[in-house]
Amino acid sequence: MSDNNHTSIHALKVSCSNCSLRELCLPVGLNRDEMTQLDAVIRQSRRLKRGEYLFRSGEGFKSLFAVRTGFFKTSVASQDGREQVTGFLMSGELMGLDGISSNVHGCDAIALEDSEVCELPFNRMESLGRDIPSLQHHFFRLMSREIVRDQNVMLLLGNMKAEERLAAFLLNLSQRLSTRGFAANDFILRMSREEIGSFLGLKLETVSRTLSKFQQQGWIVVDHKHIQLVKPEELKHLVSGCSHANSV
Amino acid sequence: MSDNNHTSIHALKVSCSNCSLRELCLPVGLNRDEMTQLDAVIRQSRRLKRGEYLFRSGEGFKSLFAVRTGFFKTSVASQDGREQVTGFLMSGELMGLDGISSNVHGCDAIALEDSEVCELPFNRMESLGRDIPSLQHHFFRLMSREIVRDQNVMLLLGNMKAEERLAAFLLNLSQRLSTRGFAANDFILRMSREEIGSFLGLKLETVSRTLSKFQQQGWIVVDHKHIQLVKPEELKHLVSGCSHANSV
DNA sequence: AAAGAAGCTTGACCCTTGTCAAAGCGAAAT
DNA sequence: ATTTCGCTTTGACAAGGGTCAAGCTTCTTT
Repeated sequence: MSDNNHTSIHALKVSCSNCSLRELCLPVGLNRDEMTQLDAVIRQSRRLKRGEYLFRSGEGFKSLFAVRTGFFKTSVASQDGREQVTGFLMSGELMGLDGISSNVHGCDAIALEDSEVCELPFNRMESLGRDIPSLQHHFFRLMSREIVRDQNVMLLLGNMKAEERLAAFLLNLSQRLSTRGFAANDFILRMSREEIGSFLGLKLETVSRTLSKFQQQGWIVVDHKHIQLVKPEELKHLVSGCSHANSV
Repeated sequence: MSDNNHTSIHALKVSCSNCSLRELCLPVGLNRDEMTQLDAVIRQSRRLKRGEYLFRSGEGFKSLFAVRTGFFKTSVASQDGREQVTGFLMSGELMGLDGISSNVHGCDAIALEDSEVCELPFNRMESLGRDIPSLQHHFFRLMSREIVRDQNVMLLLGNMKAEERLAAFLLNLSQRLSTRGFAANDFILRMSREEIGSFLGLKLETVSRTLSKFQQQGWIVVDHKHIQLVKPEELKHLVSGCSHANSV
C-alpha cells in the first residue's frame, strides 16, 4: 500500500528540491504543450512562516494549495474551542479540496514550519481539465484518494486503541518521509504532542505516555521531537489486523 | 447548514418517487440536449434486496451508484474482522467515490432494506463532464462534499462523547429525512444498534444505554427501531458547541 | 544572560465506556 | 402455533484513557 496517504500529487522525488513548479506540483504524463498550459495556470509559490495560516475556515475558496516544502496541519474547530486536526501534510500534498463544495474553506491550514506552497486557482484548473483529460482524471483521483484517507482515519478513530493509533501514526509518517527520500526510521516530529493527540483522538498526556511506553519496550527512542524507530516491525505488529492502518 | 450530508446529488423532492432517472440522479440546470446526453449514460436502475452487497471492497471500480430508493451502509473492514461503518446513505446520495483513486472499490456497500440504485459509469460521466462544464463542476462539488462530511465525522469520533455522538447522529438523520419530505421527528432506524455503534465509534451496549438515557430524560421515545424526537432542542443543546455536528 | 512562556513528562485519581453475562422480545422459519 | 435465532436491554464489573496537578526542559523574548 504505497503512498495513498495525504493527497500526494505525484510520487515525487524530493531529491530535486529546486525543480520547477511543473515537476513538483504536477500530475502524470503531459506533453510539452500541456505542460506549458499548466505552467501558465499555476501561481508561483508563496512562502509562509511557522505558525502562519495559509487559509482559514470560512474564508472564500479560490485555490488549492500544494506543499512545496515544509509541513502543514489542517484542522476543523468547534465553537467551544475544541480542535480536530484532520491531517498533517508534507511536500507534494494538496490542501483545500474541502472548499470546492461550498466555495468556502472548510478547515484551517497552518504551517508547522517555514514552508512554501504553490497555488492552483481552481477555476482555471477546472477548465484546463476539460482540455486535458488526463489532468481532469488526475484531479478526480486526488479527491478520491483524500476520501480514502479520511475513511482510514475514521477506522483509526472508531476502532483502534491508543497504542495502535500511535503506532499507525508513526509508521505512516515514516512511510511518507521515506517516499520523499528521507530516513524512514529517524525523523523529527513537526507537530506538538497536543496536535498529535488531536489528530488521533487522544489527549496529549496519553500521547506522551504511550511514546514513553514504546520507548520502555525498546521499540523507539524518543528525544523530544526526535524519534527513532528501533523496532518498526513491533509497531507493525501492533497495528496488524488493522488493515489499511498504515495509510492514515 | 442545509444538506451537506452524504453526497446528495440534488436537493431532490422525493415526492416524485417514480420520476425519471434524470430527475432523480441529476445535478443542476442542464439544457434539454445535455439532459439527453446524460440520460444516455445513466444505466437503468438495479434493485437490491435487504442485506445484498452493491459492491465489495477490492472489486474493480467502474461505476458510481446513486441511491434511488432504500437505504445503504458503507463500511471498511480490517483483517481481524473489525468493521467501521463509514456512512449511511439514503435517496439521492452517492456511493463509490473512493473507488476512483485506485480503480478498486475501497469499501463495502450493503443495502439495509430493499433498495434501488442507478448506476453511473464513471468513464462516461468523466468524458461527459468535459462536454458539460456544469456537470464536471457538479462532480467536483460532490466529491468535495464527501470530504467535508468525512472531516465532520472525524470531529465527531475524535472529540465528542457518547451522548453527543448519539444526539448528533439522530439530528443528522432527522434533518436528512425531512429534506426528503419525511417526518423529521418520527422515523424508523434502518440499521442495527451495532451498526450505529460502529459508525459512531461506540459499542452496541453503549448505544442502547444512551438511547435509554435519552428516553428517561423525556427527550425521545424509543420503540425498537421506531424513534420519536420529543425534544429535539435538548439534543441540539447537547451538541451545541460541537459546531458542524449536525452535518455528520 | 535572564526570565518567562510553552511544551513535555509523570503520577494519582476518577469517569466514561468497554466487557461479560443473562434475560427479554420480536421476527422469521418450520 | 412453535421454535429458533437475532437483536436489544440491562446489570455488574473492569479498564483504558481523561483530568488534574506538579515539576521539568527547552525555546523565546527581552
